[in-house]
Amino acid sequence: MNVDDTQKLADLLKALGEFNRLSLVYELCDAHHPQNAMCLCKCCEVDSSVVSRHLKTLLDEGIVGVHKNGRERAYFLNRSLLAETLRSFADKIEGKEVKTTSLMEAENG
Amino acid sequence: MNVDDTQKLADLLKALGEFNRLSLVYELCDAHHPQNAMCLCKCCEVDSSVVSRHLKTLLDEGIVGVHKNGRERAYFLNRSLLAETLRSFADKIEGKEVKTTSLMEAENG
DNA sequence: TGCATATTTGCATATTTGTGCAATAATAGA
DNA sequence: TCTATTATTGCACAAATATGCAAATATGCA
Repeated sequence: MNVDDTQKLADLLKALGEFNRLSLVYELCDAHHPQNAMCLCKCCEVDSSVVSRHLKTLLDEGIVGVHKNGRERAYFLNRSLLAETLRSFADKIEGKEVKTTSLMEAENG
Repeated sequence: MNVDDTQKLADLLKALGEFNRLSLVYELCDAHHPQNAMCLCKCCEVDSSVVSRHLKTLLDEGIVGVHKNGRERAYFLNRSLLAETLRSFADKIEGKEVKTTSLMEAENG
């Protein structure tokens, strides 16, 4: 595994590996619509500024996306990206070859 | 999601979310046999004491297991446990019901 | 314009974390 | 027993991180 890819995955897992951030992810996971930060504050017993910072961390990692709507910002989970990343990792762990780009598909027959 | 389960998953992801530890996991992933700590040192540019501590972190989270053999300790990856945990998380993210115990299987039909 | 709401940012701080070095422990082999 | 090898632990330290409060910013609404 490439050093850059390892660092990138480590950063993603680190972003997920904190209780309040993971709680936010679960909250967005159960939500059927994008949620604003005030709403998301309810699932964490921390200051709204802390939630804001955690959401920024998740945003920087591409774990969540955001729709700006007036003074509110509605966050949503990047479900497929996150799920695919985790499954690729799981596949690698179990020794299955992981394709990282469509160009590599030919190599795996 | 239960608070304890959230904390537990967060701890696991945090353990994986550090560059050198993830490098160790990849090293064990590619290995076909358990590896001792000295051998694993080669994939990280840090002191062997640091590798020892990282391996302990991975051990505490159940990510790796160890066979004690004389003065050596051979570490191996708990592939199925890790892969299943990641896939369950991926399933939850994509809205698929996750079974956490075999007793719950009946509920999902 | 003035006020309320939503969110972010600056600052301070306590805690956690990753790290290296040296010492220690455990064990194999001469 | 003595020595070499493998691994862990104690200690110190710098850097990163999570947090709360207060201030600032952005926007909607009267």
